[in-house]
Amino acid sequence: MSVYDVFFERGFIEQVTDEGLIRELLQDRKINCYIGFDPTATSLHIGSLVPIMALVHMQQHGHRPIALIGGGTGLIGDPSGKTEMRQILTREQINFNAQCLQAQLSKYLDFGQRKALMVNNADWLTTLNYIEFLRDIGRHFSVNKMLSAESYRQRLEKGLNFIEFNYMLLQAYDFLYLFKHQDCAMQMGGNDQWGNMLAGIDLIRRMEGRMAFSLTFPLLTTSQGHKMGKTEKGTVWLDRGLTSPYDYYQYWVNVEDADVERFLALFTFLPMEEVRQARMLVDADLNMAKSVLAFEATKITHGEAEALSAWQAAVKAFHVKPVEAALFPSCTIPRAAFQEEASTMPSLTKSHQDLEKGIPAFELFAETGLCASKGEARRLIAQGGGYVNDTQIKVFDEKIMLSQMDAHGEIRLRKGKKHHFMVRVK
RNA sequence: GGAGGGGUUCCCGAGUGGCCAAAGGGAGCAGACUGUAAAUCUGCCGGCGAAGCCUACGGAGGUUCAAAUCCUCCCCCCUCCA
Repeated sequence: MSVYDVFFERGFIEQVTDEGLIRELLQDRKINCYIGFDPTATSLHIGSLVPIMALVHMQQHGHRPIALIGGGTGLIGDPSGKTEMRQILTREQINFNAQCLQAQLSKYLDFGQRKALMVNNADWLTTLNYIEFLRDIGRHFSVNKMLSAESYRQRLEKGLNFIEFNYMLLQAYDFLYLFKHQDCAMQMGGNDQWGNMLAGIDLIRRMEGRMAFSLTFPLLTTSQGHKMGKTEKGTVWLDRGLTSPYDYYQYWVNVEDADVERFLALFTFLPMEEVRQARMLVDADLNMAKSVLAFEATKITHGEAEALSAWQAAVKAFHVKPVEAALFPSCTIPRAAFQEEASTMPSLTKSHQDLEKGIPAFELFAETGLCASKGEARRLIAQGGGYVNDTQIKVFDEKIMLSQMDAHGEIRLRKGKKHHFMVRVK
C-alpha cells in the first residue's frame, strides 16, 4: 500500500495536480517532498498537525520529508487566506521562532542519516539580488494571472501591499530551489497554498522544463465550521509549555461527536479498520473513542508517559468509562479502571499557614489561573460554577481551609465541569 | 501629489458633548438539560472594591464643569483621481 493510498483513505487529500502521476510516483519511487512551516510563533499549533502527520506518513513509507522553515518568507508574510496584512516580525524573532520549530519538528520526524531534512529558506532568500531575481524569476510571472488567484483576489478588496504580493514568487522560488538542490519533486500544504504551489510548479516547468507535483490537505474545521487550533483565546499549541499535555488531551476528548472518526484517521496511526469502529459507537459510548483519540494524539505529541498521566488525571477528575478491550485493539490506552493517585492536573503549592488562616475562594481561583481576575472569580462563584472537592462554593469569599485537605495533602478546585486544579499543601 | 471616507472594548460593528465601561452580533465562560458532545434556554463577559475608584474608544496636545463624541498636529488604512 503506497503512502498515496494511506493519504487517500485517511482523508489527507483535498487537491492534487495529477492524481495518476502522483500515485505512480509515490508507488514506484522514493521521493523527496516538502512542506513549509511559518515561524510566526515559537510553537506550532494543532492547525499544523495535518501537515506534520503527512510528513510522518511519508517517512514511514520510505520517502524523505523536507521540512522547510519559512525564515525568509516569514519576513514577508503570506497573504493567503488572511483578510489583513500580517504583522511583520523582526528578524531576531523569526530566527528564534525558526529554531524553536526545528526542535519541535524533531519530535515527530527522524532527522538522522538524512532520513528527513530541515531547511530554512532564509538561507537562500535573504541573499537574493533584487535585479537578478526580477530578471530571472519575475519575468515568468504574469501579474494578470496572479491577480486572478483566489488568495490575492480576496485581498484586493481590502488592499494588498506590494511586499505581500511578492510572496508567491518567493514561495515558487523555494520550490524551484529545492527541486534543483534537493531533488524535491513534490510540495504539500494546506489548501490555501494551492495557488502558491501551482506557481512553483509553473516556474519549474518554465525554467527547468520538468514536471513537479503538489498535493493539498483540506483546511480543517470542526463540524461546526470553527477552525481548529488557532483561535484568539483557545489556541492549542504543540509545545507543552504553552499547552500542557493535560490540556492537550482534554482538547481531544472534547472534540465534537461528528469529528471523532475523521480525527482518528488524521491524527492517530491506528489502522483504518479500527478507526471505522468509531462509527458503531453512539451516544455516551462514543466517549470511549474520544479517549482513544485523546490518548493516541497526546502520545504522538508528548509521548506515552504523558498520555498516560493525562489519561489518569482525566479518569480521576471525571468518571470515565474504561475503553472496552474489543475496541481499538491497537491503542495502548489502559483498559481497566485506574486506582492510584497520580495526576498531571495543573497544580500549585500553598503553605500550611496560609491555609490555616484560610484563603478566600475567589482569590484562590484567580491565583490558580482558573479565572483571569478576581472579578471573574466572583462572578463564577456567584453563578455556581466554583467547586472545592466537588462541593459547590456558596459565597465568593468563602474561606478555603486546611480542613478541606484530603489524605494526600491536596485540595481540588474545579471551575465548571471541565476545568480542574490541584492545590497541594506543604 | 489631489479629493473623499475611516481607525471603538478578543473579532465584527453601533454610538457624533453628559443618560457611555460604551447598543447589537460573534467568540469565550458559567448554570439548567446531558455523555467532559451537539442543540436549546438562562446569566456573565475591562480591573480593584461595600459605595466608589481606576484604566479604555489610533497617538500627542487643547476647548469644556463634562469628550469616544468639538478643535489642532501627527500616525495608519481604504476609495477615486494623478
